Parts: sequence; structure tokens; C-alpha cells
Amino acid sequence: MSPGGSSALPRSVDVAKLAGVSQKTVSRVFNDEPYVSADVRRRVLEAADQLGYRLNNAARALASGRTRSIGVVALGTALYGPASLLIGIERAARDTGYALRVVSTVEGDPTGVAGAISSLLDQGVDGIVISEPIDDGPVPVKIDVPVLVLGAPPSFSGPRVINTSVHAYDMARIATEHLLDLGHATVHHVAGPQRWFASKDRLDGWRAALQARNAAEPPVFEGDWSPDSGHAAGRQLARTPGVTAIFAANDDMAIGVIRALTESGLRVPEDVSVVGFDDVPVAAYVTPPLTTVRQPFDAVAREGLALLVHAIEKPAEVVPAAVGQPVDLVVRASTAPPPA
Amino acid sequence: MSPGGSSALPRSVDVAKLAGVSQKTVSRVFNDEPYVSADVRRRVLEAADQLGYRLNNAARALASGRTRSIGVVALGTALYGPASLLIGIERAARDTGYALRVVSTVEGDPTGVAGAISSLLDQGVDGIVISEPIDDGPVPVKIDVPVLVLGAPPSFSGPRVINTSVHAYDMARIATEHLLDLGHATVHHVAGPQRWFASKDRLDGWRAALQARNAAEPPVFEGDWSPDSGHAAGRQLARTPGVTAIFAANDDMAIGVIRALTESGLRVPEDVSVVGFDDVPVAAYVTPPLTTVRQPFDAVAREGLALLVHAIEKPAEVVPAAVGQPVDLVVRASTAPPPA
DNA sequence: GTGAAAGCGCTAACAC
DNA sequence: GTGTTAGCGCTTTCAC
Repeated sequence: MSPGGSSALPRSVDVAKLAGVSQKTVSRVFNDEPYVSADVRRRVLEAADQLGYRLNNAARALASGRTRSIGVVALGTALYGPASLLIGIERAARDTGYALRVVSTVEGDPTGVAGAISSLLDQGVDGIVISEPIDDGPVPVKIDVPVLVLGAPPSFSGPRVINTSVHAYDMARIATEHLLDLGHATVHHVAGPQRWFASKDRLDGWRAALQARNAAEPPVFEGDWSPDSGHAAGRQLARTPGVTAIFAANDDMAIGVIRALTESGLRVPEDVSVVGFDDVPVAAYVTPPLTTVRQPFDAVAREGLALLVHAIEKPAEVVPAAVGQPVDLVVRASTAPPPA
Repeated sequence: MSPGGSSALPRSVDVAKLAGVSQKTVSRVFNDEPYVSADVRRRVLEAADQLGYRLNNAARALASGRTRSIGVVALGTALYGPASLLIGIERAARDTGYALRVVSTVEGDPTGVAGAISSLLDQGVDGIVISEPIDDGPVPVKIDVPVLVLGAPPSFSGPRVINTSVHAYDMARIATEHLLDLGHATVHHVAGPQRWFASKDRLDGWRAALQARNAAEPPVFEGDWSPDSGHAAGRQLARTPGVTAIFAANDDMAIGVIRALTESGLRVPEDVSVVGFDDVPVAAYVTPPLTTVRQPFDAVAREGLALLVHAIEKPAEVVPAAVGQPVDLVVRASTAPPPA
């Protein structure tokens, strides 16, 4: 073996030499630029293949000033909603040709979202997605790339911020109306943590539905998305007279609520109806099968990413508004008319 | 506004100028190199802060040949196990100071894992993590960085491949033995897709437990991790005489199985015991609360990442073997002795 | 259609 | 302790 022999990775000059063209031509081929003859293109590709050449992304980023990657601020949780959304973002990003850098906000980290954004900016990204945002106070970071906020009301604003909503508000409203339509006098709500915009949205939707029907607004229970917190709320609700309908802000809490009701001797849906939110895979297989709301994570991610890429690639143009995505109420067996 | 005025991002020379030092000194400060006087360090930091300076990661990567990022090949699914593992990886990576690039293998993509790895290599990573690997055939990519395979037997091998196991084999064995210990003559198994190494491991553990006790090995049902597939298996099992104990390869399928049994008029656990795998959050709140196996995702990710970083930073040294992480059998109410 | 030269913003190796 | 000099491997600009 010659010293340093075959270990060094080939560079575009090596490909150029082998193909008998200039280095610039290799660059043209790898960037799909026009004005390269079919013959030259083929020769370059062949040489590259033979050498095992890969474009050096760092050099490309340095020279062009663009990283071709998007940063995601995710939540460090395996909750069905956030996890599904992250997958949708990954898929959508790949389709647009952007790579993904992911940072999670840590529970209890004082720097929160701002720290995550700062870290992404350090890494170098052309745009940022804030997925399932939580209200973390102001974000004191100078952000010089477009930001997409997925699923939040426009409270998170700025010069280059794009907001899309997952229509959680409408969905919560529809879920609540479903219960009202069945004849329930009012609907109790087990909310998520109020720092999450998703929780606020659902709370507001629930409230709006009650107000539109002049239904009394009972006190809200605030859970933490866990079945455990749903269970705790359910135990209290079971002791509260007149509770016939409950809307939980996610399926896990709904399942906890149902268990607590059942343990207290109440039947679901004969005595109390329960609606969840998310349509987790097991929702159809718990007892009773859960009426819930299905969110179009993939479509939301795809629409949002398209807008973000637009903002990245055409900074001068105005970003079109998000259309929003339709949602489904999935009626199963956990809801029924109130007891006579 | 002066044209092009304040929009350009500051570079390290700008900081150097402002602080009255050389550009190299700025570099030293930002890389925590020794031999910088406290006074100079402070001045540089102040100047940087004033200008809003950030190190340009692309330039750094180009000059140093290291990207300080790790690529993850994830599965494009919100399944609890894979999602939890991904979060664990993100957390562990952040603690080691590496950034994360994520690519998912797409269902039905012919390039599969190889394509994902290739994409990461294009993006530029110092190491690769293959999380929850599936058997995707050979990987015909020349990989010049260390690779960590999380949770697979060493079938995925190569010069710089590190294997760690989540001890799924042992866990499956313990789960099966739990049922045998309760007095069941044998245990039926609802497996995951056999392309997943995780499924194979669990299947092998189950089989080993049966063989060690000379229990008959009933035919295996292969599901796809979904409650739906568990439900289908459960319907068949309900019709099969002599079924008193079932081990499902994940909780979702276990929940589907339980529902099918219940629909067929069988009681869990009085007539049939069911064990799941994962300990999803709702496991304690379904009916009956599910006996299952809890996996130490965070510890597994942390151990694996530590080994990977070791391999990245000390290429010459031998990577120590993975110790493996302890696991828990969580006994709840879905298991009991067989009917008399 | 293709090529030559310049430079992106850093780190590496060495000098002082 | 600090500064100087060369690149890292591309893209950009402009010439032909």
C-alpha cells in the first residue's frame, strides 16, 4: 500500500481529470445546470461513479452561502401527536430536497425554544420549523432565516415568520358540538398543559362551542397529556354530579378518564360520553372504542414546508397564506345520548 | 438605509478587528483552545456579542474535515418504540456536543437503508446511527464513518460498525417465562414483521423460553405492530382450542388481541393471559391493565452514542463492547394462572 | 457549451 | 500567548 493511498476521498478535480474536463464542468453536472452536452455529462458521471465521488456539502455550503437544510425544533417526547408531526416534516422536507437538522427542547431547560433555535442557527440552516410550539416566553434571538410555526395561532410573530394552524380550534369545536348534538346539557373538558398552543386552541374551540349553544361552562381540568393525568381528572369528574359528557384534549388522557369512570362504577357511554383527540392507533381497540378527532399531520407538514421553502428560495416574494387542512371526527362507541 | 448595510452577517475577521486581535485568536476563543489570556478572551467575547457573531459551521467543517454532526437513519413511523428511541438519541447526541441529521427510510423505497445512509453521507456526517434496524438486504454503500447499529444482532457488520443490543431477546424470554411460571402449558406468540430485527429477537427469546421448559411451540402469528393486526390474530387465537397465554411483540398488538378475545366472550386474564411489550403510556389504563416489558430507550441511546463518539474521536482505538442495559417486566392485571 | 481565476470563512501548521 | 500563511473543495463571475 502506498502511504495515504486509497483512503483519501476523491474531489471534483479528480473527477474532472479522469473525465478530461474542467472542474467547473463537474460542478455543472452535479448541480444539474444547463449547457452541458449529453456526452460530457455522461463522461463526468461515469468518472464520478468510478471514483466513488460525492459532492462535499461543507464546501458547497461555504461557497454558496446556502446549506440546503432545514432545522426543526421538536419536543423531546414520544407523544403521538408531536411524533407524527415530526415524521410528516421529515417526509415533506425530503420531498423538497432539503436535509433535516433536529433539536429538541428539553424539559426544564431555561433556554427553551430560544436555545434550540440558537443551536440550529449555529449549525447552519436555511429555515426553521417550530413544531408543536409551546409558549416559552419571548425568543430573544436574531433569526435571519424564515421560520415556520406549525400549529399555533399567530402569537409567535416576526418579520419572516409563517404561521399555519392545524385547525385544532375548529376540531375541538366540532368534537364538543358532537356531544351537544347528542343531547348533553354541557361538556366537561380535560385540557392539556396550557403552555402548549395546541392546548389553548382546543380549549378555545370547546369554549366557543359551549357559548354558541348557551351551555354552562364548567371548570376545566388541566392535565399533562398523560393517561395518568386523565385518570386523576376522571376520578374527580366521577364524583361531580351532573357530568354526562367529557372532551379530553388527547386520546391518552381520554383513556385515563374512561378508566377512572369505569373504576367508579360509571359506564361509558351509557352514563358518561367521552371524546378524545388524535386518533392514536389503539383508539379503535380500547374499551369502548374511542370517538376522537383525527389530525392530518402529513398534509399539515407538507403545506407548511412548501411555504417555508418558498420563503427560503424566493425571499423577495410574499409567502401565500396557509389554506389549512380538513379534519375528521371519528365517531366510535364512547359517545351516546345522556342517560334519561 | 445604506445599501447592503447591516444585513451581512459578521465574520470572525470583523470580531478580530473590533477586539483588536488577530482572526486566529478569535478562532481560538471560539474553539476553547488554551493559551488565550483571560483578558483577550473577554474582549473577543464582548466584540462577538456586540456584533452578533456566530461561527460559520460550513467553513469550519470544510477547514477541519469534521462536521460535528451525527446522522440518524430512523423509521418513518410514530410507533412508540422507534419514536422513543429517536428522542433518546437526540438527547444523547446533544449531550455529546454533536448535532443531529435525520433521514427516514421510506416504506416502499427500493433504496431503503442504503439510500438513507447515502443521503447522510452526502450531507456530511461524522458518524451514523441506525435506529431500530430492519433487514433490508445488503448495504452496498462505501461507508467511511463509524456506524452504530442500535438494537440488532451483529448481522449488520463491517469494519467500523458498533452493535448494541437492547436485550430484546432476554426480555422476550422473561415475558414468556412469566407466563410459564403462572402455570400455562405453553405460550402463543403474536410477532412483529419479521424484517425487523426487533421482531426476530423477540421471537427467538420466546422460542428459547419454550424450549427450555419443553413446552410445545405453537404456530406464530405475524402482525405489523398495529392493534389492527393484533386484533386479527386475536380472532384466530380465540377460535383455537387450548390457548391460555399470549405474548404479543408490542403493546398495540396486545391491545388488539385483548379486544378480539373479549369480543369472542373470553375474559382476560381469567380465561387467557396476555403480555405486551414496550410499556406504552396507556398500558396501565386499558382494560385490563397490561402486563408488559419496559425498555430503557434512553440508556440504550446514551450508551450507544458514547461508543459512537468514541469511535469518531479516537479512530485508532478499539471501541469497548456495549454492556447492555437492564430491563423491567411490569406485571399488571392482564396475566393470571390458567383456568382450572 | 466550456474553462480560468477568485474567494467563501474558517482551521492547521508553524513562526515569533 | 499571539500572529502569519496556506489551504479545505466547492460556487461565482466572467472570459472565450
